[in-house]
Amino acid sequence: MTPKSETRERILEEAARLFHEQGYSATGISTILRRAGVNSGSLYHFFPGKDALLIGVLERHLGLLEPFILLPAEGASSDPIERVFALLEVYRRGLLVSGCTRGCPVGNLALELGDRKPRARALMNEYFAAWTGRVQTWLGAADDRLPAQLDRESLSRLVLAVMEGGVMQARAAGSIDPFDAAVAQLRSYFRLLASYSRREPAEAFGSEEESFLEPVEAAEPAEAADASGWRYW
Amino acid sequence: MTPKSETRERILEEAARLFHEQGYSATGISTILRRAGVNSGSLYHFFPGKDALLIGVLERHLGLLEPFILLPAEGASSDPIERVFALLEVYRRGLLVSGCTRGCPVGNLALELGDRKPRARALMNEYFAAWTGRVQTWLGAADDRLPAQLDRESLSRLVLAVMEGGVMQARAAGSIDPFDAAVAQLRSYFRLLASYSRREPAEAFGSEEESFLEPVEAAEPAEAADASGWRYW
DNA sequence: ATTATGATTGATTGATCAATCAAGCCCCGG
DNA sequence: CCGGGGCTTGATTGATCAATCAATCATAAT
Repeated sequence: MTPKSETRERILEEAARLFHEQGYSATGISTILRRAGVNSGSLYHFFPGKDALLIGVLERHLGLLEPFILLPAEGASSDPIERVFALLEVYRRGLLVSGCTRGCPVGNLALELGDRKPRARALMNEYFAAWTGRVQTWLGAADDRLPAQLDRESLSRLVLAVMEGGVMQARAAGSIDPFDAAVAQLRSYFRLLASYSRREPAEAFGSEEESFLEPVEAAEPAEAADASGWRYW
Repeated sequence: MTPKSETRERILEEAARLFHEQGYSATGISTILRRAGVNSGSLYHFFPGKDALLIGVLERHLGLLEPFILLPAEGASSDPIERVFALLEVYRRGLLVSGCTRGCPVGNLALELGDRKPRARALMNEYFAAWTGRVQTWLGAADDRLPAQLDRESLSRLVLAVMEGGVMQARAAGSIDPFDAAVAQLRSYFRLLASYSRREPAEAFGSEEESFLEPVEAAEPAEAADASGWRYW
């Protein structure tokens, strides 16, 4: 896992920082070159084009997920559920140190690029899968405090949604408060799950023991009042 | 609220669509002009520059929030909590009809632009505040099924986080599944809140009646193992 | 009919964009 | 000592970018 080239690493580092700060499209190659102290020929020696640079940046994020995100969260506590919240705390830190301007670097790119770069989307999906996969591992280690019939994968997706959605709101608000609010509600949910798992199923909710996590019939939303043929999506 | 100019409206509509599909930076003025069938002079007659166009698009989204998002959700059910999930269903629909490529148009811009356009950020914050504000209204109308001490604003922030975070994951995965998973967990949370509110506080959780929504001491995440001076954020 | 105002036309500007490439440099093997 | 491949240099390309503006058109008020 030794770095392939010092120059290559510096390019990736600066590109990652700029993509994170300004987005992919808004970042010019020339800016990356200036900040990295490199000439254009060197960059194109390592990366055939801007797309390939994006792929490299995403691969770097994937490689840094473990040492910079997951391991710190794991080191913060031996309690598996506290690790989930320590993970959220990592992103909270990132928001605070940047004055609520920088959130999850992969999340930014995910929304900006959509499916216009298939290879990039696959990597971002891989990143999220690794993220939620680890959360699932932790949830599995907290068996005693979670209902047996709870779907861990779904819950891990909720945790990630809370993180990404909380980061987005904090950035829009210029305040950490919406992030904290969402996390506090997630904490409340975990508490309720724990107290539910502690009860005897038979006495907990009468005849609806399992119903609390069954999917619900999707309600059909009414059409927009304006019928002039507008499509919003 | 009559449209100021037909040309202006067409520009805004196409700009909104393109910003949604490709993002702000990746969308060129010339593309907007071509798609709207308008010459550059006309665009610059109504909007001093691309920034002003962005503001116009965001104001348009703010104006469409009520008729195209909130009212349909309200029309789907008279039950206030079902309205919350009908609201999420609106975005689910948007994901499905676009093949999981298009989510919340404001959310996209929020992460792409960050705080580099203060006026735009203020509008996006206003949009989110209107969105969560309406959810709070619904939650207030469901008093009987929610614990009295529950913070409605926090819960509304969670609902928005689930939507935005679910949309992001669905787009990255190219599948609706992560969105549905996060929403299913939110449903489970609401069910647990309802059953909690039905119990006598004294017998519900022993001596920790209110503790389930108190904020928790933030855990200190361990520093990254690599001590070579790297800053991830 | 005259004038004023708002809206539209579309060629054009200079700046910036991603990307190219011939030339040279450095270091190591032979 | 030579040769060659990995890496760097940096001027340069054509394309595209946001933005400009003098001229023209449409409409309505006077």
